[in-house]
Amino acid sequence: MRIATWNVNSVNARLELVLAWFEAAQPDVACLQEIKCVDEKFPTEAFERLGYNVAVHGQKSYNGVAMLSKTPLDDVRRGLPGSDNWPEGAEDHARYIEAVTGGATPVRVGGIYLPNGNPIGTEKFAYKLAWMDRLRGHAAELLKLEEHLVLCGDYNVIPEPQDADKPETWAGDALFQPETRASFRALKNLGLTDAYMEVDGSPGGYTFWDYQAGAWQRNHGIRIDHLLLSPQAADKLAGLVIHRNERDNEKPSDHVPVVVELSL
DNA sequence: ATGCCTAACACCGTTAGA
Repeated sequence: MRIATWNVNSVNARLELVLAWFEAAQPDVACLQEIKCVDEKFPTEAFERLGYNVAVHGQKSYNGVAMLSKTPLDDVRRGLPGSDNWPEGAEDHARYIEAVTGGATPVRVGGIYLPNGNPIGTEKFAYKLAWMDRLRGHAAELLKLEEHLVLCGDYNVIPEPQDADKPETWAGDALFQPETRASFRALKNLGLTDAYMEVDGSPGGYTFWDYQAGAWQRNHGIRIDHLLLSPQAADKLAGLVIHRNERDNEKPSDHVPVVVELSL
């Protein structure tokens, strides 16, 4: 079973490119981030024509996540727990979607679009860290189920210096702060395996290149799209591919798809 | 040099991304 994650930076701005990738790569399950549309504007029918079941957690203009699967999506959750007692009017961002899928070989998949958090020292950075706390709490609950679990998406975390081409340029960035990295380590230390580190682990496995300053041409990339596996899923890990050629397309997303293969 | 691109929304600029 192939499970993919891809921050598409607007699904409608590059729909043909996204659909072409699905036809070629044929993921069984895929999590999309930054769809940048409300549920009604998501191109559900186009994915259904390719044989996918569709679940969407959209938002106007920004954020928004979706899950696509060749098998039905059950037990769908939209949003993380923890916004119930927020002040009146405070609205949660559309950044998390979860479902059980896979048919006869069920797997629980969470699709994550973790807040960017820049600039540091502002409420945006506090929101990022609070969101990471909520994610860790939810992950701890999910791990108790002892299922095949994949928590994948755009984590907006550079875990280690080797995950950036020029780590010194990220020193003041929310993606590479000590608190950010410590929170990501705490998440993994619940018992989750970083699939890339398990199957490869070499420097240079970047998943994002900025649009600016020729970052792609100079390979000034960072590894921020991650697939974390429960012990049950990690036992079935068979491979991982970063589809970096997608960054070479006309009008590409600034992120590329990452696909994990599980022997399920 | 706190920008360099890109997208959404609405307006001919602002906000956000990372």
